[in-house]
Amino acid sequence: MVSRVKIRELSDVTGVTVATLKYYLREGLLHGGAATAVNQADYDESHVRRVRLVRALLQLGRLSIADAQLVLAAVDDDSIAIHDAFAVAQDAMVPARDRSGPQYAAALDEVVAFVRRHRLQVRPDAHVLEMLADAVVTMDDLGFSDALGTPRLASFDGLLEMALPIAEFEVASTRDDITRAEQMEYTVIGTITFEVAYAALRRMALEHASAIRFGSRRKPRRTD
Amino acid sequence: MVSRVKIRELSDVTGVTVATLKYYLREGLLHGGAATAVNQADYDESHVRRVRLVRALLQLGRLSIADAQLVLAAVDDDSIAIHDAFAVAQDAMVPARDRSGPQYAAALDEVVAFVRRHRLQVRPDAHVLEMLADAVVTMDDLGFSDALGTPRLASFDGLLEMALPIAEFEVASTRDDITRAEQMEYTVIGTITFEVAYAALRRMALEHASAIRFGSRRKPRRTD
DNA sequence: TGTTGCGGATAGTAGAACTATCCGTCTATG
DNA sequence: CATAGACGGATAGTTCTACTATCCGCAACA
Repeated sequence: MVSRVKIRELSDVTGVTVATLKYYLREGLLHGGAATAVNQADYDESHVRRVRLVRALLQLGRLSIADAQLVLAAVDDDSIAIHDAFAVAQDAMVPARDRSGPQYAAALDEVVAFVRRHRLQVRPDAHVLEMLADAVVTMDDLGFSDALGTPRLASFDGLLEMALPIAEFEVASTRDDITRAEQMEYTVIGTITFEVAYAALRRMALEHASAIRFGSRRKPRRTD
Repeated sequence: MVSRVKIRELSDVTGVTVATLKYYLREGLLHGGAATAVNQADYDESHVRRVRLVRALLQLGRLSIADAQLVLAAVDDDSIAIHDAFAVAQDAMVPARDRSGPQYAAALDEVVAFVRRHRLQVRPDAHVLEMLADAVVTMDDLGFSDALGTPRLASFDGLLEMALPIAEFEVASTRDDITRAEQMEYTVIGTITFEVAYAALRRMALEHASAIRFGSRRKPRRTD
């Protein structure tokens, strides 16, 4: 059953104002409805789903409109092989910033060496390399360099070893009874939501460890 | 040797424009220099370090100026115990967003149950709970709910078990031969930089797994 | 002694993400 | 079949954030 609704109801269902939906339409983040007259169009579940995806990209993933456009273009373009579309989406999810300076170049070299050492199949121009280099530069700047281990970035060896089987499982669980676009959508959603979830788990673990290490005097038992 | 420099040199060293440094001074993100006359002041390494910390919060951590103020206030306020300051900083690092709606409340309940199940010492009002709930809501919205396991969020059990010893190690490696402010600084930097680094490692692992699963036709061997 | 830079205050700007208004059309209700 | 209210599309305006520029009186240095 295809729900043929007007923009107002799309707004009600998704919780996004009509004005904003129109804005998304203008920006090409959302495909138009099926026109029934010169100024009438019907929206269906595909629109509801897309609006939710857009919101996930913008709010949870904290992407800019421009980057969301890139991701969605890759999702939608059937002429792009799924692995390449995945790459485009991944790249768009790394925020741009100034990366000039020799310090940054050195960090990037270390990251590339790390990737080579682990024989990872990561594109040499993947933005994720810059992302890791950003973190390394900041650690260096602020005196965390010894936390990186010897050789440099060795501290990440174990974490990568943990991440690999999880990633393999995640990728392997990609269903192949769904369309390419759906696969892409799942991949994008998975990347974003799990990233946030993992970061949250890590922070919870940190707070827990901090509570134990530094003692929590919260909720002191009543002396009665 | 204390380097007594004017704002221009602070700008040169940090790569942040004078105008922006003045802005940070106004906003209280950066403490003023030692006044030597009515319109003269000297800056030292403490300023260099603070500027780098601010930039790390804003660019790598993607905090707003307002949230950076909260974090830095917690770092600077010696009257706050280190564990409580850590909590403030952690909370400020979760971006604000609209979290009304029953769907969100349900997700939050599940997160709280998860925390209780694992007997985590996490404040009941910690923002990180909302962060995880955000991810859960988005997963539900977009059909990832079965990826959460049974009981709900069970898929995260293993990850949390991995994260706990790492967090314990990280917290345990806090040096106690440095000042409280320095400890706080390290904690904040560590939270941000490692979070970015872990996310990057995860994405690399994903790209690697994707390359293997979906085959990479990049750089096809020459037939010669 | 004058040019250059400084600190502090105030005002202005660019970009991002919406938000509001208008207008001609359609359509549901009575 | 008249008409009030949505609708789609276009355009202009708003809000917020993170800067950026200008001005001013004073200090330092040549």
